[in-house]
Amino acid sequence: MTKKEIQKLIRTLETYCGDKGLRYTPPRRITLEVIAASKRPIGAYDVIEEMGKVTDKPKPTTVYRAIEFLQEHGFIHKIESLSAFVACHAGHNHEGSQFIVCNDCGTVEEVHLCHLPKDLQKKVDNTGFKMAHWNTEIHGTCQQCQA
Amino acid sequence: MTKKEIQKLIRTLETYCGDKGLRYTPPRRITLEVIAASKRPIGAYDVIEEMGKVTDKPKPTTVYRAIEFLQEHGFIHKIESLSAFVACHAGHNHEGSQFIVCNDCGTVEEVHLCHLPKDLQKKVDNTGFKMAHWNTEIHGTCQQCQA
DNA sequence: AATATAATGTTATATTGTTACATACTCAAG
DNA sequence: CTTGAGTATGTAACAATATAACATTATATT
Repeated sequence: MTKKEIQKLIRTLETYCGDKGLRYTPPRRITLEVIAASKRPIGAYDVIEEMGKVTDKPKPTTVYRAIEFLQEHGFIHKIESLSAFVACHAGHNHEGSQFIVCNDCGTVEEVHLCHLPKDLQKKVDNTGFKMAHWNTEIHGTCQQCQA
Repeated sequence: MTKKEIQKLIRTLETYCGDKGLRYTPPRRITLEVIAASKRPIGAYDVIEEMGKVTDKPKPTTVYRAIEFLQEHGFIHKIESLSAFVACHAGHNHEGSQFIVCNDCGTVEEVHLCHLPKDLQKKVDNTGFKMAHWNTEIHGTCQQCQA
């Protein structure tokens, strides 16, 4: 994300917290800034390192709590297969996430379909399952890395 | 899986290794047995514990190597969001996996679509991405646990 | 037997994530 | 203005997951 986009995202967080009666605090703000500024998915301990450059180096707990908060409220997503985090690019809360991950360079593209593909939806419906959220991660080699 | 199904799966592994010039070894066999026998996804360290009941308790490396082998050859899958493993239920190698995971009881159902849903396929094609594999994990509450 | 390859054994360590309990901040009711 | 409830952070210890590095053993082929 560009610096401008990050600033906008941070303002969105501030507004969101105000509206919901949640607190807009330094750990939450800085964690989001760091994740949004990263070109690739960033691990929690790398967030700690980055945060250490602008404040006292935080304890894991601090960052994990901020991450949990930001995830719950849709500002970031976890790429499970990498144990790493990216800023949400969709601009609104959604129950499904989809990522295309290059195994070579590690870059990730968020796809963002609004609905679970219907073959899967059918299966979910048939079994009486009540879906909370879903995630798809597609691995392979991006165009650049094939050259 | 039932004991019979496990036995059959183990024979499949043995045959597969024979055909491919790979080795059918105790760590590989026992790791697959343990994972297949588990009602739910089982973590690597629980595999170590279980394996310890039938042989000398193995080191993590031993089990992680067996897991890697079994994954590469399609006998097991990792549920990334749980850091845990399940036996493949599809009976053949496939590039995509889909799981429906109950957040309450932890049971997992493997869906097994043969193809990436077309909205995603389209996106992949458009970006010139060369897909290696893909994985979908659907979380929520199963019918039983809703009662 | 000599060699190459595949696989395991062993030790140590790196990485990721959580628990438990104390302290501080914010807001609203008395 | 203060007390109480709820929200959030600070701190220390630790648990869970995963990998690296190097030695040894097994298997098949020549």
